[in-house]
Amino acid sequence: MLTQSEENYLKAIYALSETGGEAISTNLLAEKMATKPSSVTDMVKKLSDKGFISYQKYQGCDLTVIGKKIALEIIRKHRLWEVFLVEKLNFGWEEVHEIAEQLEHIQSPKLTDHLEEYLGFPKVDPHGDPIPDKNGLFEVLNKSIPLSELNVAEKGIVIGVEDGSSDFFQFLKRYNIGLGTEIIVAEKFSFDQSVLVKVNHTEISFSSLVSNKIFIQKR
Amino acid sequence: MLTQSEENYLKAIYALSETGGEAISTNLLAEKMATKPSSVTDMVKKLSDKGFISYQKYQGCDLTVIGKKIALEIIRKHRLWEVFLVEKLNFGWEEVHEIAEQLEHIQSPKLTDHLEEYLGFPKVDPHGDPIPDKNGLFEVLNKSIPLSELNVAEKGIVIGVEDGSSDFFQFLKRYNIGLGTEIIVAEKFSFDQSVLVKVNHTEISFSSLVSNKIFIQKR
DNA sequence: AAAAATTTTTAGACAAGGCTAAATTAATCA
DNA sequence: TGATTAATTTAGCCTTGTCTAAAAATTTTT
Ligand SMILES: [Mn+2]
Ligand SMILES: [Mn+2]
Ligand SMILES: [Mn+2]
Ligand SMILES: [Mn+2]
Repeated sequence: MLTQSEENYLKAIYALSETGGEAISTNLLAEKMATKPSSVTDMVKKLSDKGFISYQKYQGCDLTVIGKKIALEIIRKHRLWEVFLVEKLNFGWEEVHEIAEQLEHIQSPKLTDHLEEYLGFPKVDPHGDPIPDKNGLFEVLNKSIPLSELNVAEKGIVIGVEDGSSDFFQFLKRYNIGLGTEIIVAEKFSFDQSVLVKVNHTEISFSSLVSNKIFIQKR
Repeated sequence: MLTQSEENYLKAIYALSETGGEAISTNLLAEKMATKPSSVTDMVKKLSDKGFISYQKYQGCDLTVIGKKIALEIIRKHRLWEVFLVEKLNFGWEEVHEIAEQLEHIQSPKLTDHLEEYLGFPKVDPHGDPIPDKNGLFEVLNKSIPLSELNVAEKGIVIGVEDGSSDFFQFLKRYNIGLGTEIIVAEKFSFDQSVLVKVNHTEISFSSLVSNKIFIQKR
C-alpha cells in the first residue's frame, strides 16, 4: 500500500517521462512536486528501494514496469472521477482537477471499475486526456498539436488543454474557449512567439505559454 | 483544515456521545479508535487546544458545538457516499462502509452538496442511518428498537443494522437478512440473552451481540 | 482511611515527510 | 586542464501521529 505522497511522486515521474524521454533529474522532479531537491532525494531512494523506480545517485530516476503500472492506475482514477464530476454532478471542467487530486487516492479497484462502467467506459476526460483502461492501455488519440504549431491562416478546433492550474481555466473561460471551440491563426510574432488568433469573432493575442497549453486538431 | 486522523477522532467521539451521554473517557475512546490510551491523550489535547472538544485531565472529553458540526459533516459525507455506491454503482450494502471511510475525508463542500442533489436528497443511508443535511440536521427516525427488545411472539421488520464490521454483514447475508426482512421472535433465553427467531421460514438463534445490532420496527 | 487496583498522563522513542545548511559530485568554461 | 558554477546528496532538525514503559492520579476494596 502506497502513501498519497508516494503515489503523487510516481504520477509526477510518469508525467515528466512522457515529455522528455530522458531519465528525470532531481531538480526537475523537485520543481514538478513543488518541493526541495533534498526531499526528492529522500523519496526517490525509498521508491527505488521498493522497486517502483530505477535510480542511481546523480543519474536521475525513471519508472520501472511496476511503477508505471501504478502511475497509470492513479491517472485512470483521476480522469474517471473528472468525468464523473462533469457528466454526473454538473461541475465545470475547470473545477474538477483539484477534487480529482483527492479522489485519485481512494483505494478500491472495484470502485474504479464500477465507476468506469457507470460512466459508459469513457475514452477521454473533460480536458481531452485519454483514460487508461483496467490494464493501463489507452488509445493514442487523434494526433493533437499545440496551437503554437499552427501556421498563419490555419484553422483548428480545441480538443484538449493542459490540465492543472486553475488560473489557466479562468483565462480560457474569460474568452469562452472550451473543447470544440474553433480557432484561426491570424498572425504569428517570432520575436516573442506570441500568436494573434480569432476565436468567437474576437481577436486575441496569446503568449507562447498559452499557445503551448491549448491542443488543436487541424481543420 | 483537519487531518484525517483528527476527523476520525471527532467522528468517534460523536458516536460515543450518542450512546452514553457522559463525558467520554480516554480508555473508551482508545478502544473505539483501536489505539493506545497514551495516543488518545495526545490527540485529545490537540483537539481541545483547537477548540473542537472540551477536555480536562482525568475528566474525559466531549464535543464542542463546532466539533459536533464537523463530526456531522463527516457523517453526512460518509452516508451520502454509501448511498451513491449502493444506488448508482450497484454495490451491496455490506461492501460500502470501508470505501466510505475513505471518501468521507474528501474536502469539497460543493462536491458534497452536488452529490446530495444528484442522489435526490436521501434521508437515510443503506443501513437505515439518517443523513444530516447541509446544516447538520436530520430527522429522528421512526423509533427503531433493537431486536433484543422484542418480546416473544412479537414481529417486526428490519429497518437498520449497526454499520461497521464486515464480518457482521457476512453473517446477515448468510441468513438472507436485509432492510425489510421480517423477523418473528419465537423464544427468549434469559440465561445468555440469546433469542430464537423465525426469518425467511428458518429458525435461527441469535446471540445477544447480534440481536442488539439489528434494528426493528414493530409490526 | 489506608491499601490495592485501575485509569490516565508523561517521558522518551520512532517512522514518514518535509526543510535548511553544508558537503560532495558533476558539468562547464577559461 | 584547472577553476568555477551548478546539481545533487548528506546531515541535522522539525512536526505529526503512533508506541512502550514509567509515573501520577483516581477509584475501589478492605
Ligand atoms: Mn486533472
Ligand atoms: Mn494526488
Ligand atoms: Mn458506514
Ligand atoms: Mn475515516
